[in-house]
Formats: sequence, C-alpha cells, structure tokens
Amino acid sequence: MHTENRDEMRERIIEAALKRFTHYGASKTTMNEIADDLHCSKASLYYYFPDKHALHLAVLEKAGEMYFQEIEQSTAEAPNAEAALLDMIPVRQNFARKFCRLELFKVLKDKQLLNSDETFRLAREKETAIVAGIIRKGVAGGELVSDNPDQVAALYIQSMIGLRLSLSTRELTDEISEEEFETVRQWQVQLADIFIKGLKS
Amino acid sequence: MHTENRDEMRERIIEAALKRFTHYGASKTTMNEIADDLHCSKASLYYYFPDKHALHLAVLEKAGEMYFQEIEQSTAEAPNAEAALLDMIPVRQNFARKFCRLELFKVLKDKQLLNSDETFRLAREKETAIVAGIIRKGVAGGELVSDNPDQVAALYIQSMIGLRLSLSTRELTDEISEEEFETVRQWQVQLADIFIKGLKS
DNA sequence: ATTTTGACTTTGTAACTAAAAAAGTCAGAA
DNA sequence: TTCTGACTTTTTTAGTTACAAAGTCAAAAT
Repeated sequence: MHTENRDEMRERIIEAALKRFTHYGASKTTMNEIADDLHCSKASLYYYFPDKHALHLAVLEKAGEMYFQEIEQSTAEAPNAEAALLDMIPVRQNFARKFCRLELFKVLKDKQLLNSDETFRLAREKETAIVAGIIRKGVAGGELVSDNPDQVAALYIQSMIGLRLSLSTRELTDEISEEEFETVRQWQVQLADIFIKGLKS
Repeated sequence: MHTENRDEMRERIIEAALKRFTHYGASKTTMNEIADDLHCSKASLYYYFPDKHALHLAVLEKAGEMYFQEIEQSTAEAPNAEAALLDMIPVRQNFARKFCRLELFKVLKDKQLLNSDETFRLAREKETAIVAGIIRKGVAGGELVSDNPDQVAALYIQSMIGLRLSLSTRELTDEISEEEFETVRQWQVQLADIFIKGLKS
C-alpha cells in the first residue's frame, strides 16, 4: 500500500473506519476488518494509530468537523438569530441520526483515552461559541437583548443536551427511535422559543 | 407482631424499608433484614406486599409524599412566582440528596413493575401542575405573561430534569457528589431565570 | 529512513458452570 | 385474619475456560 505521505494514509484509515463504524458500530468493528477494507495489514494501522481508542477518537473528530461544517453553513444562511437557533435543531438531529453508531457516549465515559475529554470540551466550546455568535449578532441587530451571550449560550447548549438525555427512557445510549427523535425535536423547539422570548425583553 | 390493623402494619414495613434503603441502598437491602428490623418473619412482609418491587415502589411513593409536602409548603410561603420557582430548586436538591439511595432510576427502567410507570407519571403531572399553578398565579398578579402555563410548566420540569442528567458525567445513576449538586444548582437557577424572563415579556 | 508485514503474545469478552444468597411460596399455627 | 418455619425457585456472584480481537516486534520491502 503506497500513498503520498503519512497524513494521506491516516485519512484513508479514518474514512474506512468511519464507514465500518457507522454501518456496524464501533465496538462491532475489528481492526482486521478495517485493514482488509484497505488491503493492508492490521500492523500497518498500528503504525498510524497507537491503539483502537485513538482511531475511534480520530473518527469522532472527523464526524465533528462534518457537523460543524453543516452547522456553520446553516447558521450563515439564516436571516436572523431566531431562525439560526431553530435551524440548528434539525442539523443536530440529522447528525445524531447519521452517526448514532459511533458510540460517542462510550468514548466519553471511557477514561482510557486521556485526550477524549479535551476533544469533547473543545467541540462543546465551539458549539457554544457559535450560539454565542448568533446571540451577539441578534443583539447587534436589535433583535435580542443580552448582557452575557456566552453564559446564555452555554446554558442553551447544556439544556438542549439535557432535553435529549431526559427523553431517552433507557440508559445512556446512542440508539434513538424516529419517534423519540420527533419528541426531542418538539421539546427543543419549545425550549428555543422560551430562550428567544427571554432574550427579547 | 400485633398491630391495630392492616394499614398500620403496611406503614411500619414501608418505614423500616425506607430506613434500610436510604442507608444502604435498595438493592443491598434484603427482605430478611427488613423483617428482622421489625422482629417479624420475612413471610409476613409477603402478606402485605406481593413482592419486593411493590414494596420498593411503596417506599418511593412515601418519599414522593414527603417531597410534595415540602414543595407545597415552600411554594405557599413564596411571595411571588419568581421566588416560588427559585425556592423549588433547593427543595428538589435536598430531596435528591436525602433519598439518592432509593434507586429511583432502577425502578423507573424496570418494566417488571407495571404500576411504576403510572406512579411516576402521576408524580410528574403533580409537579407540573404545581409549576403551572405558580405561573398562573404569576399571570393573575400581573407578574408574568403566558398563554399556555401547562405547556410551559411541562417544558420547565423536563428541562430541569435534563440539566440534572446532562451534568452527571457517569451513566444514569443516583449517586451525585456535593460538587455536582452545586453545579446542577447553578445551571438550574440560570435556566429558571431565563424562563422567568421569557415569561415577563 | 520510512513504511509495511507475518507471526507472535497479551488482553478482553462471551459462554458455561457451581455455589451462595436472596426472593418468593405455602401448609399450618396463633 | 395474621403470622411463621420450612421449603422451593430465582438471581447474583465468582470462578473457569475458550476464543476472538487487540496489540507487539523483528525483519522485509520500498
């Protein structure tokens, strides 16, 4: 297996793993399967990633990039703050639906991977910053009023995650039925409305 | 073991179980231990309760009664809607702190006990009704504005539960550290503020 | 020098098992 | 009607094994 350089091969591995993970689940995918897909040996994978956890995290980071790309596009297209916040909701949902088998929660709980905390913290901060930006823009345009957009944004993200979690009757899982998705969506839209109202006074 | 009547003995059993459960956890408490505490035989317990699940649920119902008693007192003493909503938060927290070993989530997930769903639904509805009442009173007094207090109340409760859940890093558990309690409290107060603001426009 | 690999070792996990503990039952006593 | 000792059944736990997957490394290939 010959490639231009180190980074290119890393990308190929991540993409192969992403495919397997999204189809069959991360824990049901073996390193041998990924190697076979790439027509290379398992040992090669370990030349690019110290262990499976690191590969898993890299796959999640890749998925995160795709998510933020969509979020930023959606946000840019929105005519105002209210629309921007409401449009984020289905983007989030589609992402969750598409990548539910990446076993995000498993990695999040796993303390074996030291960098994972940092990765998730950064993703959370980025998402919060996007919401804060939306609010700030709304304040600048006279649509909203807020003396602390960052704090409100953090609370907004935290509450939205909370609604998602409190609606999954089962334990902390990545599997959600279409019916549950719809219920979560409705609650999230309602909560967004409250926030928007609260930010208009 | 002689008592006035059936209900009195049921109460004694529930209270003994409540003590054991809160100290050592429900799943670490055996029916024999409860029987020994009451100086009666295990078989007697089964005369009053069909199985351990039913006793567990009765204990939770008892705790629920204590909770609502405190909530109603706190609500009655509050001078306005804002104070009533904010005062509910520490009451909820103290309840969670006191009865965290009752393994509420375990029973909630357990589908063996058919009545449990109904019990929790009723408790949720009662809590929602209390919040809705606070909002309605606020609307009547000119403090708040809302065209659908029931829906807002349901969203409020759901969001507060969500914040609690999204802050427990670990899996769905009843164990929470004092530090986590404080963090949850702060988020919940902030969210309450947003709701109150949103209901003043 | 960098990248790859086959053959290897180590680790984790699913499937059994046996023993113990706890749940739950019941005929008969109080 | 209430209670109990002696009983059976079910669940949990702790071990065990056997297999699959993770992870390593010296040497080969580029």
